[in-house]
Amino acid sequence: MKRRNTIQKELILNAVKRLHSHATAEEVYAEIQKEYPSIGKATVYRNLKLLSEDGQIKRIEFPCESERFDDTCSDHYHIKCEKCGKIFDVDMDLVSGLTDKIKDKHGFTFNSYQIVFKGICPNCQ
Amino acid sequence: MKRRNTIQKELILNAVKRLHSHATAEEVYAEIQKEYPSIGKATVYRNLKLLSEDGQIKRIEFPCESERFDDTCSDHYHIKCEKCGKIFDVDMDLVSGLTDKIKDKHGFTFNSYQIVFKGICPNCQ
DNA sequence: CTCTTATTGATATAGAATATCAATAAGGAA
DNA sequence: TTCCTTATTGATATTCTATATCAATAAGAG
Repeated sequence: MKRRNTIQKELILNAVKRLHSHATAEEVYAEIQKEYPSIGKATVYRNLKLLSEDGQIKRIEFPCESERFDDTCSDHYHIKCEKCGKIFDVDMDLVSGLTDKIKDKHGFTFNSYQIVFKGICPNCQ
Repeated sequence: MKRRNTIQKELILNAVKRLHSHATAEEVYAEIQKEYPSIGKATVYRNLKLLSEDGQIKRIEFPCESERFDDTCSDHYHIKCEKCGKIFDVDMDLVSGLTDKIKDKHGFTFNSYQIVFKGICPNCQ
């Protein structure tokens, strides 16, 4: 199944970049509707999935949250403000060696891990 | 709003303990229906929430997953098998000092963090 | 330009969790 | 024990996110 370039895919990628960070599918949909009202919601969901599979955007899965999509594809942590609900990037080195620590103790093959921080952001304090 | 003890709440707490770990609300509901078929789904969801608020069980939030409820209330990490989807406890010391590391760099007040590991469990390899 | 088929978009569907609300029952007071 | 207030229950409806369906459209290779 060869990928095809479409106007819709282009618009969606641009919208994720323009919204810059952590946009939900619904937010991306609303953003695109301004300039291209005929776009379908399913198309947005579909392409966000495809784009993240192709590594053009990063899918961020938060517990008890809608999926979010980030134009920054490099690994970094996130923190969620428990008051306003917004997601922020965390400026911090990645914790290394975490998976090594537990590799031996279990028969598991470790692939990845994710850290989610919670707190109160400056604006909400 | 004073809490009342009900048969349903008792059954739900017992079911979480019997299922031992990481049961979803639907699983708890199915389990209780065996002995108490008249219980309502909303009652299960409601009480799982109440019980976790009261600290009698622990609510585990996984990305892109239903909520799960654990009878082990102490802090520990979890790993999800990407093949069978099951959740396992991780036998590993808690990572300390994580929030301290980033406290200074941001105006944030850090409250908590959660680490979710992903891998392939022994059975699925 | 033609043809194959990936993609679109309207709609339906699935699934988790909460909201609504009359009926029930817990448990404090008499 | 009995009465009364009101928290709780359970059936149902609703919300919300995300995916599935499918005829119509359009990308892009030949």
